[in-house]
Amino acid sequence: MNSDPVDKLVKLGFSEYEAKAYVALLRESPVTGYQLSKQSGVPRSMIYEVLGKLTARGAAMTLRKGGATKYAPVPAAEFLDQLHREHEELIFSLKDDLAALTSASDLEYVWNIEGHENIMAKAEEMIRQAKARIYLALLPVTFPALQPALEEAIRRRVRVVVYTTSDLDLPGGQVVVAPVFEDARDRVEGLMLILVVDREEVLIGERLTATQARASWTSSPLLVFIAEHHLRTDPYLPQVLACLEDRGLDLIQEEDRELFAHALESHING
Amino acid sequence: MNSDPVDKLVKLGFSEYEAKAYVALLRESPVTGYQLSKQSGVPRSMIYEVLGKLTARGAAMTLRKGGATKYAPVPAAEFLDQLHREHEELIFSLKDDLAALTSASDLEYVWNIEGHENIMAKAEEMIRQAKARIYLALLPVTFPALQPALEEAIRRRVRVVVYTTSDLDLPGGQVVVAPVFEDARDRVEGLMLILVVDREEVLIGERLTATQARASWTSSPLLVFIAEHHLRTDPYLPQVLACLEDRGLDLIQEEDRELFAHALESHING
DNA sequence: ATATCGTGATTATAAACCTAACGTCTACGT
DNA sequence: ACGTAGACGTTAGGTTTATAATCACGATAT
Repeated sequence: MNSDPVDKLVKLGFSEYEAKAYVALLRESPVTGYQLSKQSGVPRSMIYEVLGKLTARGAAMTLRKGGATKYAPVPAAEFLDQLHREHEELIFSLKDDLAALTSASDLEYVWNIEGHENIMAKAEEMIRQAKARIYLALLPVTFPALQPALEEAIRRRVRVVVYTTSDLDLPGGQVVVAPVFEDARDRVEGLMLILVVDREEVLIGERLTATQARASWTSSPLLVFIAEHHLRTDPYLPQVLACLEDRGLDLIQEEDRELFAHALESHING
Repeated sequence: MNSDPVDKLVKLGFSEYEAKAYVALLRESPVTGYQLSKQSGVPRSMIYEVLGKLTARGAAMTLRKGGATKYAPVPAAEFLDQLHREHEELIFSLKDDLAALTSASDLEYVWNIEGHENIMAKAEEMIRQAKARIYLALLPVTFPALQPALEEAIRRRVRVVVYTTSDLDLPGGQVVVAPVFEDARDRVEGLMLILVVDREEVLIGERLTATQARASWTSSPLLVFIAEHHLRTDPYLPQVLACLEDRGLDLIQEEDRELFAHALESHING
């Protein structure tokens, strides 16, 4: 995550040369174009064009001193603040513009979300919007990414229940630890994630590790109900079957025995 | 300022097609690629690539319904929040990175800043950083851009004095109204701006209207002193000369008479 | 003379953009 | 049954633009 500052500058819209030049300028200034081209690795023939763009953007300043022109960076904090402010303004005005356009899209569908980042972002957003209840099933590795949002939700008095496979630290929330059955683990490739918010929407993520991570989101009432129901009942299954004792086998139809095998087994072993 | 939302999206890093497609998606969804290409003006041959990028970025979602694939946008507010959060993170982590690199640049120079926006941004930044005193000379048209920052400074108990040519509304600040002499107006092309902050730094902007607006910034003590002195004494000049009365003409050397002509005249006329 | 300094011209490459044509389906009217 | 048309998706060509990579030419200065 914490890569070269040059990369980050490129993400902010700089060209690679511009980024290199700016970083080099921060390292040492004031310098002439020639000096900078050496220290930054930007070809001499490009450095003036690049410096021109930097000054035009407000990232650098020029200084004429005895015939020669020297350059210095605008202090990083100052420039970044400026960038940030511009970006904020853009976002805000866009929000207004786009809010006017948006027509209520039909939510009674199942939508697909692609990309690990987008899925986690959606999950975070859902948690952030939660008003009353959150049911969340995930593997412990996925937990840290959502922990801050969950803690914030708890502070808002949202009831949070997390189902996972080993104990997690979530004060104020309820953590239910239950093993994942082998067949489920086999059937689900990669990490999984089930998130039910306010009995209104559900996010089901699969293959979270793979590069082409995929998730489904819906506010379809039935699917939401099913997902929530599954989360809340599944951990009890072994105990319920225990109560049934031997009668359990009679109640369960032949073809479904296999399905319950693991639960029964864990009862026997436990 | 308030242009096409598509332009703003482009500024946020979208391609033009991506922006058009997203806006069109907000207008109506869910739609197939074909429909969207018509409504958005994006060529059919590009629409799927574009939609792919949008979904990869978390701006759109796919829906499979009866063989056909349909698309819908991630709600604007949600997506923009997400973008904003990412941008903030980038900025913050960059600030840390770059702060570590920055070597104190020599400030005893006069630096040049280009571009109207950059100059105004620098002025705003200076005002924002001001701790004790602000002396500012400008024409009334330039005032609104800086007004919020100035008011904020006044709230911080910074002493603010504005020199201009017609009365301005700046409660808590001191506004000195004085005419600009004709020769000064002739000599200065376009708008001008002089800003002295905390007796430490000064910004002198010229040709603010021209496309190649230019400004000088320095913390050189002498220049700062001169600029501040000029601002504070200039408005008194007519009155001072009035006190001198006729002796004024004797005191002033032949070659300088022209320089004071206007002041003397305004004294005579007033 | 050699390191420093500034500029111009040239080419390569990839991304974005644009246009045209080619396919499959399905529906509808004759 | 047949042809047409429109929805739908794909393929292949092309231009333009921004960035990157190189070479080459002049000038100044110690």
